[in-house]
Amino acid sequence: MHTHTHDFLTQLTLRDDGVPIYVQIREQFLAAIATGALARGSQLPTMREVAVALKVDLNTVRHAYEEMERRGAIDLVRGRGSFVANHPSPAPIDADPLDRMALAAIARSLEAGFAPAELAHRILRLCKGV
Amino acid sequence: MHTHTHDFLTQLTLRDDGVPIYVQIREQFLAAIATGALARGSQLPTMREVAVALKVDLNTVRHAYEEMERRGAIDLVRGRGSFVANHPSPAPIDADPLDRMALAAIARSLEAGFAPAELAHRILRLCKGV
DNA sequence: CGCATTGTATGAGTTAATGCATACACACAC
DNA sequence: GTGTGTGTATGCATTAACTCATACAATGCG
Repeated sequence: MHTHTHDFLTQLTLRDDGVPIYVQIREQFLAAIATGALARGSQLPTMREVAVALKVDLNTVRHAYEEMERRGAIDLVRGRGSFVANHPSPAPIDADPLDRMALAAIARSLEAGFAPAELAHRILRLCKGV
Repeated sequence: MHTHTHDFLTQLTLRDDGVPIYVQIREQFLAAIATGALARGSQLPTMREVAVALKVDLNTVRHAYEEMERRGAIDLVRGRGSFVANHPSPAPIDADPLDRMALAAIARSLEAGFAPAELAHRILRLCKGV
């Protein structure tokens, strides 16, 4: 039994904007992993926990987890649980101008004391705000 | 016939990340409207133009346009075209410093010819230590 | 009027997303 | 071994997303 139901679990939310549920779950976890909110090697909340918390189907959560595993972001271990992969960051890219712009934004974000992932989500949210 | 096929048209892009096409189109237009890249009252590219440019169905584009109209962001006029609504700016958001930073990033993105949503995803991807 | 442009609409068909229920397989603790 | 927790898997049903094709309706221009 868990002593401290994942605090991350309580932060998960679902928008009603047409984006598939599994995509929303995937993005939120990837963002948390990127910012270190979910440390490498640490255990993710159980698929069932997420399913219950968000009141969605177990298979929907599994869909999100599977995609994250395919990307190498997490490891799924039958009978034990899901864990953030501890592979050294394998994504050293910045040739693309968009990537450079993204890195600049990340830098500005960190300077100002904000999590880059938060900024990214604001951008997405503002785009959709009419 | 158009003399200057919408430059905005050439900036439209589609990701392959599970987000419905109509949502991606919607987001990119709303962002452009929010930042003023598409001025109030100005004409949007034709549904057919967008459909051809992105190689998607006319009905898919229409889905996106319909949602934008329902939100009051644009006006659809049969036989004439689609136009950015000139209602007083319906998106008065920028109190939060993070929002301001996000809007600045959106503006830079559009200037450079990139979809803000794309930028947001790059940010997430680059942060992601995997 | 005749015609091109543009938004509107419909129907058939395919694929994906989601939910619900029911299991099975593996790990670990007791 | 037993039991519980966890990931894995299947089948069925429903709804949404998307494509393709074909049209209709309104506008505006010559």
